[in-house]
Amino acid sequence: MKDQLKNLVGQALSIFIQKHGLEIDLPEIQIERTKDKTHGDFACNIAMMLAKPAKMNPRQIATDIVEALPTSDVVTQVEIAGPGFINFFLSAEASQQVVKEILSKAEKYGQSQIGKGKKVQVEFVSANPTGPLHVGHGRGAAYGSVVSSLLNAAGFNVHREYYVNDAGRQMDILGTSVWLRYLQACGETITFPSNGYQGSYVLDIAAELKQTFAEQFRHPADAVFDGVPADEPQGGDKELHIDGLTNQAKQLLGEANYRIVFDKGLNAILGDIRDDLAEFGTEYDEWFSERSLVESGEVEKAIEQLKQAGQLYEEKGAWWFKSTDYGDEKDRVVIRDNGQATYFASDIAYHLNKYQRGFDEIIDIWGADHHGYIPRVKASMQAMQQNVDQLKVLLVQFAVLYRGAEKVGMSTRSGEFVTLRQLRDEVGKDAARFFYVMRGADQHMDFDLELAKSQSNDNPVYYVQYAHARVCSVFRQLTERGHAWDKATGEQHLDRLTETHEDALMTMLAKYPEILETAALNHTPHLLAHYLTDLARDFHTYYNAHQFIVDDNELSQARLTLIEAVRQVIQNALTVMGVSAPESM
RNA sequence: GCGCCUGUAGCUCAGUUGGAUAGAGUGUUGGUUUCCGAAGCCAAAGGCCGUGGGUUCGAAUCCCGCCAGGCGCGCCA
Repeated sequence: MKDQLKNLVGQALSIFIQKHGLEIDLPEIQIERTKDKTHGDFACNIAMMLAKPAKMNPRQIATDIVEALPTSDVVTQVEIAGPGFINFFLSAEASQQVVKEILSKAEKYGQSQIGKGKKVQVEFVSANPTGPLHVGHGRGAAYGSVVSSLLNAAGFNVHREYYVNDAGRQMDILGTSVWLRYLQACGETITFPSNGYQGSYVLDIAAELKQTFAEQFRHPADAVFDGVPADEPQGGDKELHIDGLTNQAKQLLGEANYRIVFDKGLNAILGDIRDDLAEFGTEYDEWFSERSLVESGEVEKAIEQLKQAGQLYEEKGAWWFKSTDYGDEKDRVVIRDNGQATYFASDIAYHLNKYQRGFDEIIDIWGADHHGYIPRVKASMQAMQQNVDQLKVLLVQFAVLYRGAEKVGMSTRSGEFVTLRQLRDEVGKDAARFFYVMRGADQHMDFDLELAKSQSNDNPVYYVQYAHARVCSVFRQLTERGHAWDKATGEQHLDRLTETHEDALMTMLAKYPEILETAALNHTPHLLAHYLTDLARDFHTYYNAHQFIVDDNELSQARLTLIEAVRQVIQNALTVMGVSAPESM
């Protein structure tokens, strides 16, 4: 519809230009929906935009353009208003048309090909497999999966990916934590390191390890702590202490056995994360292993490539990347003085790998606390001669957790956190997803657990789902009364839908494709959530104002056809959000 | 100190990339059911869009300063 109007204005505009012999750059024609029904259905601001370059009064320009406007059967009236807006009033038939369109396109209504099949990779969550997902990850999971679905609906070819940090120091600390808990289970007296993973899930993994391997990995406590620097409570350094214990683990167990313990922890937790996300309605096309990058030599190769290009230098025994050359605040270490590659080194290799896989667009979704990391990653890709415009990093602000008025601690190490699983158990998948995505990602979010629980009846998701269930209920009622919906008759008499509520509803339905497209291109799923509550409200209002099952068969069928279209659109939008559309509740 | 995010109704948040009289939910107050589901509907009240400048036909939106809150600033990930 917008395109049709744009076309009309375009024709009028060229006549206008010719008439006045203007030689100016034509601004893009903007057609927008009006906020106020008295301003018609659509408005164009072209006259105001031309005022300056054409050196003419905007209202005069508008008058000229309106005169030059070709006639159209969708437009019944054109008005000039305010400072020079051109307002278009659509014919009733034009707005009724959308109902037929929805029913014929069904679940495809709203989808577009604006993405032209471009390959987009979306990486999200990618939490370290050192513990279960918590509610902070939940926001990233919901946001990432809905952004992916939106892009998919907009005609992009989406590849959803989870980067598994299965290498590196944090994982070593997890492996060591598992081993120490295992030793405790074997009866050794171990003072657990302050920097180890304290969560009870580590105890469970250790118990399983002992179940399978008995005392195969047991070593006396004295040997374990032999030569290890003191822990912090004893006046030492907790980092040196835990690294020392990791070294002991590797030495006492040997490479092969260490790997068994390490993998036991990794697989247990990663398996849990996979299940958790799947139950949350978040699916992936690929789980990409960091270790695979190390083992294939890609990390080393990437570093070597940077070195060859003169982007690295050695200082204090470490290798630094000159990220300041590309706008970063300071240079960054890629190889530590102990010879170990940093996390950043594998991330360079990982991003290079993304580029090499030929994605047109690469989207990283990170927690807002990682924002300082963006310049160095982009810098590294620039140094690798890659086009950084293809790389977009979307930040998701933290959800600050409250239990009532009390802030809840979020440290993974201390083991005190609310898991995503607990949240799902408490408020359910649908409410959790809707709640997370309702707010813009760059908005700080207060997530009060008490409120999420106690308010679950007031949650907008129920309001929307209820509208869907209500439509279904009407059709059930119809059957009970011995009638049936006759789509053909309904579509034939859409002109009977003349109530203002019906008009408002059809306008709302026609907006859906625009909302979906905007939400996809701007990565703003909250638009969809707001749209749904607006649509549901219009429906509930209509429901209360009019009967659908009435004696006048033509009118009745037309109304039933309209509410079926409403149901379809609610279902489509909820599906994109990964929220169910129940037929009754 | 520097960088990023945020500041809109009592509270939680929208605001279609600069458009017409700034909107929802929730809360408060009042109304609503012989009728397809009241998890609903209708109405009222509630605002210096943090603040001071600037840009122009036009600013909640863009630019600069200031104030307030969150986050980040490791040879951690």
